[in-house]
Amino acid sequence: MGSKPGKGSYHHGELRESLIAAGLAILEEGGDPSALGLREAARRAGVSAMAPYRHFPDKDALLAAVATVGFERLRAALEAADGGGEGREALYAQGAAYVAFACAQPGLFRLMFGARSGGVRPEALCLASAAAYAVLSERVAALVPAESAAEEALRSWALVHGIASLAIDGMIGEAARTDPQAAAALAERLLRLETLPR
Amino acid sequence: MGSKPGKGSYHHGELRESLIAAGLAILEEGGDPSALGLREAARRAGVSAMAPYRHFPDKDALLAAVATVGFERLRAALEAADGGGEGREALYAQGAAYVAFACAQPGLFRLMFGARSGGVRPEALCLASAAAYAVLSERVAALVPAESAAEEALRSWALVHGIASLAIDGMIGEAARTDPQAAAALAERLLRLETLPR
DNA sequence: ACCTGAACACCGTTCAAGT
DNA sequence: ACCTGAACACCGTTCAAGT
Repeated sequence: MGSKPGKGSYHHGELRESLIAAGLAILEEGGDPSALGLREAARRAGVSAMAPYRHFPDKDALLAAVATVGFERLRAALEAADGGGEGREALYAQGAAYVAFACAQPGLFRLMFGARSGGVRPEALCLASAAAYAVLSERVAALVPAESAAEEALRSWALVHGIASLAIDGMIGEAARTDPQAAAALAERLLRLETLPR
Repeated sequence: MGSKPGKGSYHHGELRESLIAAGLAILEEGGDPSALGLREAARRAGVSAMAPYRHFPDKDALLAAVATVGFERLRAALEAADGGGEGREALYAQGAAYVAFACAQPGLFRLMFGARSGGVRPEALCLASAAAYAVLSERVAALVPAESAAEEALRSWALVHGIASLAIDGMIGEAARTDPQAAAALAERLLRLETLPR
């Protein structure tokens, strides 16, 4: 009711969303983004292997669409962690949430930063990643002098992104790789460290 | 002369090294580590598609062997950058070299941190990555109190790894992605930043 | 001991149809 | 407008041979 009745067997426009949802489900089952394939996504959506080509020009386009959802989720996680709190603690909470997100969804996280559709990142993907970064960079901007805000934000991003990457690749230890809470706690500890003494 | 003569058409033991060299060559042609396949490596080594299975149990094992060479090269690059110099400047030089390495060989860099052979990292790969990390962590240990050395080293590693990862994924800008010198300069700038003022 | 060739089950993609 | 089916060129891997 609401949409045209009498069809039934068609996906009546939902197939695109079904394929993205299937992609997210595939990525949740393991950390390997190469497990997400066009045919497997079509299989899970209950549709023929060629049907996805009616909604995505190629595999990279599906990957980019899934990655875009990933950045929207990351942005939501960062906003929730920030909590509108005040100052430095909000920044630390964002960093912990960033690392916990990667650790909880390593396949999605790897895809988000590896998905370049034919060498070029689609605009929707750029917008979604910029929106996620804005949550972090605005928090940093509220803490430091305006002239160094851009570089401080980039530095904070690089630090949490490095922790997240090393953690999910198992370079820091088994606990940091498999336990989002442990990884988040490590991130908070490293964020609180002072710079090397002069 | 030196090895048994009269063979000629055999690779007489060099095939393993030829395949690793072919793998490195493939990775140098583009940033995508999935371009490195067993059949393509065999093709470049001038050998049948099945020959690699005499030297590697599966594809992951070849990837791990190539990644191991990558970590040996990274260790050499860090040692050369450190230059036995003194103190903080040597650390900054290592960070810049780390990022320049990733930017110059993005395919190899991605493989190094993504290669888990059947879920488990081979021992040679672990040793090679630990040796590279030791160059950085020993430099940090010479700069900070012993009780915080481990965390300070991990923090420095995460920061340069994050810069490197974001740079090769094109998240920082085109210059940082394609120009190793520009990426290295950015890394040095971020390493010199003080922490946020209290 | 080391390599080859045919075969199998996948995959992304193109083309010609189906309703 | 949206989906299907057959076909093509790949890929990793297994098996049975070849020298």
